Amino acid sequence: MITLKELASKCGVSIATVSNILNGKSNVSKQTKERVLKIIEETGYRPNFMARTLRAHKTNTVGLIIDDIGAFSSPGLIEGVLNHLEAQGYKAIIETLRLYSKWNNSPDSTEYSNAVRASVDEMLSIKVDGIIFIAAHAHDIEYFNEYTGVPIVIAYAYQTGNKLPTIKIDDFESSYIMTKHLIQKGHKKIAIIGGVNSDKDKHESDRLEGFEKAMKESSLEVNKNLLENGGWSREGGYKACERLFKNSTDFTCIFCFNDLMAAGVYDYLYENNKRPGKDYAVAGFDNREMSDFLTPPLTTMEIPLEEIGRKSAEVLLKKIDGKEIDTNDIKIPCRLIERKSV
Amino acid sequence: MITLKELASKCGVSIATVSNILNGKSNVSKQTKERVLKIIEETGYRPNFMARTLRAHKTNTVGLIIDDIGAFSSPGLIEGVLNHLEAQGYKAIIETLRLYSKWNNSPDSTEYSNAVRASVDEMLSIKVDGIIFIAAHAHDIEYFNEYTGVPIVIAYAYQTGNKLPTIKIDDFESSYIMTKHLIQKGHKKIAIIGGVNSDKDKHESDRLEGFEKAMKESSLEVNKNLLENGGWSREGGYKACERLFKNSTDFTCIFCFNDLMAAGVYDYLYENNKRPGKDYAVAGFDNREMSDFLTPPLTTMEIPLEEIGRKSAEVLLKKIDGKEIDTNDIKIPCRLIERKSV
DNA sequence: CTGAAAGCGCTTACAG
DNA sequence: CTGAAAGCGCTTACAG
Repeated sequence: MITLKELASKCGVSIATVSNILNGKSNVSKQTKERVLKIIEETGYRPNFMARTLRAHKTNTVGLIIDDIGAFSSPGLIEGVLNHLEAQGYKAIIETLRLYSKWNNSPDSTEYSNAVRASVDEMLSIKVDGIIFIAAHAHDIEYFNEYTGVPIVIAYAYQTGNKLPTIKIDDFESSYIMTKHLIQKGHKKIAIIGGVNSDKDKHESDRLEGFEKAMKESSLEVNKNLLENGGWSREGGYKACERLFKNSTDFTCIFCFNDLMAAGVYDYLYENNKRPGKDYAVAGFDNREMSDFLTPPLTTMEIPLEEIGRKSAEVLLKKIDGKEIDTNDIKIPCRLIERKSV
Repeated sequence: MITLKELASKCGVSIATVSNILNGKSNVSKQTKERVLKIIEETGYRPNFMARTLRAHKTNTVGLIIDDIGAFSSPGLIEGVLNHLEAQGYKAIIETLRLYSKWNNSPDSTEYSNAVRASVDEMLSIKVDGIIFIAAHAHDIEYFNEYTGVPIVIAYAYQTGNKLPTIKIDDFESSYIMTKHLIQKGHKKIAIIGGVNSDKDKHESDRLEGFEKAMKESSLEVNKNLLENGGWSREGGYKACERLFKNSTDFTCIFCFNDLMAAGVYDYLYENNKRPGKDYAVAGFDNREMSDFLTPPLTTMEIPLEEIGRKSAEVLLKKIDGKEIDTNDIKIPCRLIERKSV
């Protein structure tokens, strides 16, 4: 491809002049500007990105480090990020860590931290202006030391200490909203199938708190026997449901902390000649595609992935521009999707 | 971050020597090599990617242009590409075109071609070593003129004339396999719900041919009354099914060209008190996540997305290295997933 | 308004 | 085995 130097000689001006035109400087006569612009058009000249940024110290590129692109949440988040980035004239360079497919979902392992660190190093060597970390679920991000030198924001996860901006869903509020809805539909005895019983999992603990708040507000009892964990999988949901029925049958509604486990509950119910949505109300969380294909379609909470992604990019660009942001702890509410299962 | 020059002076050698060490040249004494390596370790020095590639004319970066990251197929394809790229020491820079969300799925429009071209230009300005185009479905890619100068491969779509390598599923063979399976299960009168009746859509025409071949091989009649199109959507599948029943009831099985339309068929069947999988066999195509959550779970064809992605990257790197490839027309077979709907 | 020159951080012959 | 120097393709003061 043609180079600045060649272009300049073709135009009969210096490279400095062409460069000034390219960069919209106002110190060029209209006449030469037009001539040069026309020749640029004709030749299809495009400035060499590497050379330009080597000199200008600004790449207009942000690094996207992704836990796992196979996570159901990743495409929506990425789309949101990319949308905003593109609108602002930024590019994205992407790296995927394969948390699930390679590291068996152990974000706290040393191997994984090393992978993240290697990825960050790579991004820094590319001189990205900032980094967005796109998590597969709300785990605690502990990898980033302060020394990186470029702004980092975390999408869809959190960080103890809130040193970095994190943009995530409001698990507490969302669970509260769902529980209110369940109660309003007449359910007083609500069983819960959570994911993993762990303080490290914010999805879990926050949703539990939101649930309890709603129950208490309606003076309803939170029965610890009605709480099982299904490990976030369909299979796990099935087994948790089985355990639930062994402990008690004194409930009318099962609130699952994700849609996959709700599907497992459907499986169990059908297998035992109970009808989800009729004999037992079932609610999910995530609004995955499959939730609308269950029979009956599942009432669930929609996660605003695109919005979280967009917001993350927004915050990052603000930081890159040296602007202040209000808080590092940004939460976006989910939306209740009413279908036929409650 | 520390620079080569600083590093060299810290080590008391010239920058050329450090550079040689960095690039694994053998013309450095073991002694100084070790000393320098240690200091590199200590300082955490990383070469500036821009400077390096500006000089070396090789970026080890490939551009990924994506029709729409929201397409169900995109994450799998991207994952496959990234896997192979990473293993070979390549990076990916990504750009998404939003065929669905912005351009309303009109890949043949001028606006869309322009967007693609702008994207390619951008990639060229970044000096990527090659480009992979990741399509959302098998449309005809006509955008790329020969002049780009870097190798391009197309994943999940085709190109009339086969000037560029395309890696896609074998629609003909896959449809043939499914039809054989249906026949083997005892079905002689099979209805088809296709997507869009268009020669431009290879998925459609190839699958139809595969179907017909299998039918003919078993001396079964292909009844044109038993063919409807559902526009690839759930809603469309529902309506196509409705039309089907208006025309005839003389069939025992409905083969839908994607899972979404099969779900629409389920909807119609349930609404009319017929049981999918019992009264009528239903088969899908894609093996989307939701297909396993239908009641009963759907028999379908699994698309080897990861493999298509990997193969695309493989072919691209071969081209980048100037190696020959056997053919530009690469097809990967799908796998039959037997569930309960047939 | 225009251009000569320095320099961004590297790699690569080449000389010693 | 080691280093001085040219140059990749740009931008940015600065002089005129």
